[in-house]
Formats: sequence, C-alpha cells, structure tokens
Amino acid sequence: MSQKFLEIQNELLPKVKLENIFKKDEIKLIAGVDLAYWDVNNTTHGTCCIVVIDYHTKEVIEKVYSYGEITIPYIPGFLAFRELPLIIDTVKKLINLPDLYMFDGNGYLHYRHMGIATHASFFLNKPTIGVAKSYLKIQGTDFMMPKNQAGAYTDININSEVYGRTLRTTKNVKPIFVSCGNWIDLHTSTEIVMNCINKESRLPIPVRLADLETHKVRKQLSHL
DNA sequence: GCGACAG
DNA sequence: ATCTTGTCGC
Repeated sequence: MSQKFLEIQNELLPKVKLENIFKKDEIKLIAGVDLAYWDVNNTTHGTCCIVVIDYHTKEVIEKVYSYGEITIPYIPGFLAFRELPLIIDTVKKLINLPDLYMFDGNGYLHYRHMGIATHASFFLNKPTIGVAKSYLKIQGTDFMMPKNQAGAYTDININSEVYGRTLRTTKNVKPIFVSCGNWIDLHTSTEIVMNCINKESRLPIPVRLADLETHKVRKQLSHL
C-alpha cells in the first residue's frame, strides 16, 4: 500500500512551487481545515470541518463539515491519504471559496516534502500553509528552540535546505511548526500565520476554529 | 524486543 | 488523533 503512496507523492513533488502566485492584497478569505475521529464498533469515523474567515477582520464567513468512515490508517508520512478524501468532500460544500488554506499538519516539512498541506494543494488549486503542533523529525535533525518572544523563529535546515520554521507565536507557550504548502513562500507563510494569532491560542485562528468545530460536530454525531 | 511517530 | 479532572498560574 505505502509503495503506491510513495509513487504518487514522488510524482507530485516536481510540481511544488515555493513562490507566491498571488499578491498579498489579494488575500481576503482564509480557511482552516481539521479533522476529528471516533470509533463505532470496529470502524473509525471522522469529521472534517473547514472554517473560512476574513483575513483582515477575522470575522467568520462560513463553516462547513462532512463526515464518514475513515478507511486508511494513520501512517507517519502518509497523513494526506487518510484525510484527503473527507477534506475534498468538505471543500465541495463551500460557497465562499478561500484564497488560501491552512492545515493542521506539515507541508514541505516532510520526509518527501509532501505533507498534507502540500499534497492537498493539488486538489484545492489554491496556496496552502502547513501548521503542525508537534515536530516531525527528519533525518535525525532536531529543531532549535526560538527565543521566548512572540514572533521569534528558527529555520529548520536539513541538508542545506530550509524545510520549514519553528515559530513562537505567543510568549511563554510552546512553538508551532510552519512550512510552505504550495504556491507561497516561507516568509509570507510566517507573516500570515502571525497575523492570525490572538490571545486565545498559540494556533492561528482558522486552524484553531476548525479544531474546535470538529470537537462540536463529533460530540453531536457520536451521540446519535 | 525497542524506539519512533504530523494527525 | 483519542482516553481524561483537577489544578497551578497569569
């Protein structure tokens, strides 16, 4: 199974572009994407929630979700294959199409530069950013802890290539791991993430809201 | 058997 | 990811 997955990701890799294909003032709507899981008998079910906000006012513009059985197991390095089917299904329900998507997980910061944010971009056809809460160690490379100051960061350099960035979004709180998804550069990715931080969470608003939403939906669905 | 391991 | 209460601190 994972052999076929490897082939698919290796074919996509050459199409990744870590450059902005947009102008900053064109970014109006940003979506956060997340999933939550629960078990029914011996099968795993999941819900995908997408929350769209106005990048400038942070107002919630739209929320959509879908749910279904999850058939692909979680395998480190192949998260996209597990979560993409439900994500694609959910995106179809959006009325307000986002200018950019933020994911709970990595993008270019991945064994084959094909974390879920990067992989998903080819189905969404929009710029994407990866935001992970924990570190995925690649080739034994640890990350350097940034200074304890909001906005401080350290680049994750592996074999003379920058895979992503350890970003302290909030003082006195663990850093997050930001990486390019596709069609955007790391500098702009960092800037957009920081512009989506408030006192409520170390996570950018779109991802945080999508996370909260998946918990609500799960509580509702798993109690039926 | 042991340790690694985004979500 | 998920299983789970209280509790320390700003």
